[in-house]
Amino acid sequence: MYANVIVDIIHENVAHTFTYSVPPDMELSPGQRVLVPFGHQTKEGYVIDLSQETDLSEEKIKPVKDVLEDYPAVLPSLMELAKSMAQSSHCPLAETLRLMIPSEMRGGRVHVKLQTVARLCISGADLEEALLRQGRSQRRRLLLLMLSDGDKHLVSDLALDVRQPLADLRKLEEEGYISLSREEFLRQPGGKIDSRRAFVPDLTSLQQEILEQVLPSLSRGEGKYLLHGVTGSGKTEVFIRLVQETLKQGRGAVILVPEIALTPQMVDWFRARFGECSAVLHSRLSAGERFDEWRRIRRGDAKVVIGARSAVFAPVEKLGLIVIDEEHETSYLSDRHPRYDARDVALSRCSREHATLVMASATPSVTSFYRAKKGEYTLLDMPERVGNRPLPQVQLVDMRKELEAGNRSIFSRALSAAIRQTVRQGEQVMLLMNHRGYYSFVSCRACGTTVKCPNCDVSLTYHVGGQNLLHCHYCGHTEAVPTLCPECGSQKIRHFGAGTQQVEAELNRSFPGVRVARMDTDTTSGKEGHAKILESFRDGTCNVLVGTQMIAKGLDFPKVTLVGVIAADMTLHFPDYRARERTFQLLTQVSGRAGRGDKPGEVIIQTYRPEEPVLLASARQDYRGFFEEEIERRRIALYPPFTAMARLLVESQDASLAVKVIEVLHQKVDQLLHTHPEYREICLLMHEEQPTMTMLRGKTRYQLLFKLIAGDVTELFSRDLSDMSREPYPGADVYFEYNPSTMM
DNA sequence: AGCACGCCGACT
DNA sequence: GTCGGCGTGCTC
Repeated sequence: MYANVIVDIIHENVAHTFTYSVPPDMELSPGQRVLVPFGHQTKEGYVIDLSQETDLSEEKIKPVKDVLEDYPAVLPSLMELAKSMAQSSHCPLAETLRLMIPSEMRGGRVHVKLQTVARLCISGADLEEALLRQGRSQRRRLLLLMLSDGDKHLVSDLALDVRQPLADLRKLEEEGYISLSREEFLRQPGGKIDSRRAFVPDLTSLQQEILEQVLPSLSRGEGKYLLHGVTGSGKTEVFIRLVQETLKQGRGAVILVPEIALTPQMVDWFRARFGECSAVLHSRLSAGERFDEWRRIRRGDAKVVIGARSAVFAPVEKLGLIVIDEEHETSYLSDRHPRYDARDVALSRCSREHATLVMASATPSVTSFYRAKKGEYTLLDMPERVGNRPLPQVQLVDMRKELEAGNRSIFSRALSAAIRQTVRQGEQVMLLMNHRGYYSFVSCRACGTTVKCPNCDVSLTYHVGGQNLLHCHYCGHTEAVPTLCPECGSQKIRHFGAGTQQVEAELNRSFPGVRVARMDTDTTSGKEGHAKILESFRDGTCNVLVGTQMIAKGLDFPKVTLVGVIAADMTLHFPDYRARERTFQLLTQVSGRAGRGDKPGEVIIQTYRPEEPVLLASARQDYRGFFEEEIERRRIALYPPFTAMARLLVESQDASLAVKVIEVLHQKVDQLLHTHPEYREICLLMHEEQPTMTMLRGKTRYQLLFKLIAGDVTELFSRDLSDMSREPYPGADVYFEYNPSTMM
């Protein structure tokens, strides 16, 4: 018997199976992990398949050394998923297989721990008698009492209250009162389950209606849904009922949420509803905890998995449902190799495994909503809040008028007045200030115009401290900063310079009595920084919180009744084709932060561009209006979902080397387009002259950006670009990215 | 990825 | 004459 094995090394040269003989006393099945001799060393590998014969000469073949687990770590369905992901993202199979198991399982860093467990064997009157019979031993009486709930207890836990309990426990065992055993004990992150939180709300008629629409397809094992529900519409309760139904059918469910949403409260609450059969997977678990949760899922003990992006690979055997909450979040895109989009993976997994997919958001991504409108997903609408709670009042403030009226402050008169009043009433304020640091953009304070790239429909970027030039991050177009506004002729055209520090300083200057907490990447160095700042705001030490978009997500402060966005223009003019989409999402999100208690909230958005349709739509909380406008712009400018974006990225410590490499790549691309005329049909190279240089983490970066139109050869072309990126470029790193999450 | 094999420069 | 640089190629 032979086993075909993928060795756990990520390199093109060894990205094929190696054949090993299976010792007669060894039983293997596909998906199992093994130790195999490889060259002069021993490596871990994955059994792909088994066969009776081989073309290889007998003397070349070595036997499998050992099995790492006596069960397949990679389920057959996930094996197929790994294969298809490796193929579509042009990477070695070993790389996608690594996604299917917790990283700490590799290299034997965690192992199954056997621990001594004690459990009471008697009850009632026998226990009473046993307690009496312990005579002078307080310790044994205490131990019996601690075990009196009849549950299994770790001896190491008992040792917290009774020093050195083992001798006494042995004695109790001899007497037949308790049993001691060595067991594989699985830690439960978050401790005991608090069932008091298991409040089950009645469904509204709207929730009921949605459920009735989805349930039939759930039992048929099909259906892809996009649930568009405003914040507070009660989506979560719908998910829970769907999960309950999935469990009733004897199948399992995966609920994906953004990492930031996996707060302890959220986790506790979920576990209160699903108890022991739920498992949680997120980055803050310890290696041991993650491994244990994974094994509880793998063994089928846990059938409901709630987790971040990578939980889409949870080893749920009979999958019935995947839910993706906050579907629009960029955290569903993996930023490390292998890059994947958890939404696409979920879609593919659901199709293969006959499960239902439900994606949900108050602000669906433009791409998903477009697909839903085309009929690829079924659209579900939840337009009202539970209990008819009002949406917050959103006001757009025209900053051009402030300037006309002689107000040169960061704060408009409306926002100043609102801050004063809110603080006076003992309530809290959140102020949002997005600033990118080294990059800025140029806009006119008189009319709000920004200078845009003539080719790419994105704002031009101004490099703070550089020459007085504007660059396009997409195509490399460069021009001088105009001295007069091209739109209205005003001289008041300059770059946006304010950051969170300035906001903080001006708050302290203009509002005596205000206590400001500031949260951005500068003040949150270290893990503690985050929590400390938020705590000072939560406990009321500070009454104004200033921050970048990191304060917009997932935070819930009931005393906040005013949210101010200092300059919506910041996000709006960010050099990315998704800038408007991000703005709409951000503004909707922050609006939801105001007035979460019983008082309605107030939102003030400052802008030099109040006539911008995105801002108007977001003030009206009108997603459809935003979508219709945006999809037309994408159609005209040929951006996703009408094309796919791709880029070749060069990164190097050596700036002059980076230029050389990007020039070489550019030539190679031109050559490729020359030798393959069919590629020219589907490839729009967004490159004009010299690409724009950017800096990231002290490295110089250049990129070539492509828009790819779906066609017969699109896959081949992106394969060629990917191969190009894998050639050696000494001193520089070259990456190929398909649908990158950021263009910076 | 590792590690051995292999062919050219400066050292006791 | 040898020690050692890392280029090329292989691992079932």
